[in-house]
Amino acid sequence: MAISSDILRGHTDTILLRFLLEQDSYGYQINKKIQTITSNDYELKEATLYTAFRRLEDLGYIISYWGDENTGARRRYYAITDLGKQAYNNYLNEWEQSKKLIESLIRG
Amino acid sequence: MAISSDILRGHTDTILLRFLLEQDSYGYQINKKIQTITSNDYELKEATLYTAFRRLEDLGYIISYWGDENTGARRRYYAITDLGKQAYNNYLNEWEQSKKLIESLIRG
DNA sequence: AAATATACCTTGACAGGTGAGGTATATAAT
DNA sequence: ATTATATACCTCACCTGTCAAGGTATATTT
Repeated sequence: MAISSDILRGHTDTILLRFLLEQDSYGYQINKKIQTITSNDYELKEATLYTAFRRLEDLGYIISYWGDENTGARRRYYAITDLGKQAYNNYLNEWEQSKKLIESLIRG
Repeated sequence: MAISSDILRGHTDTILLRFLLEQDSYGYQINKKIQTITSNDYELKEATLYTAFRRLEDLGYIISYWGDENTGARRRYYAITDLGKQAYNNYLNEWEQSKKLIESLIRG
């Protein structure tokens, strides 16, 4: 079953930060990982992906730098900041809270 | 902690249908119930509430009728349809799916 | 030469949420 | 009497995240 983007909305930033917590990475790679993990059930649309990176950088949660590939397409790498790590933890807490809230509201 | 509306977005319709599944009701009452259940942690903004009712009615998930109060403010009551009941069950299934999906994506 | 994969980007439109404003009736407080 | 509060509904303009559609560029495979 396809899951509506309205339900996933609000988790994009958390998802991206989670991958950057493991290691610096770039858009295309993160999206591939998402597809692998979800058995191709889910992917971020490119426009969503790149606007999310901009947003996170504007918020100071990540920084970006160009990779030094000497072959193939250029890659813009992202790294999570300390502020980004704090934000990630806050997002996780918020998720735990909202799960309970939603559960309490959608069942009779 | 306040929960971002982006995380709750997508559950509004499910929440409203859940209350109408119990009994016919009207906007103000449902919102009061939400506040009670959540210990005033959460409420639907009026604009959100009433646009959601319109949407649900357009989708054929609910129907509306005016109450016959002979005192106090008028009330527009809503009743869930068979289609609405099906939609509610689909929303619940979708939620179960998306919970797993989100969990798998936000934790390393 | 054409197709595919990698890798990035921007623009315009859309949908749901919301602040701010409005209308109306009834009761409680000053 | 007047004001405040509670009940109960509604609409408009704006904001934000998503996304379809388009574009650019390099490298490999057919």
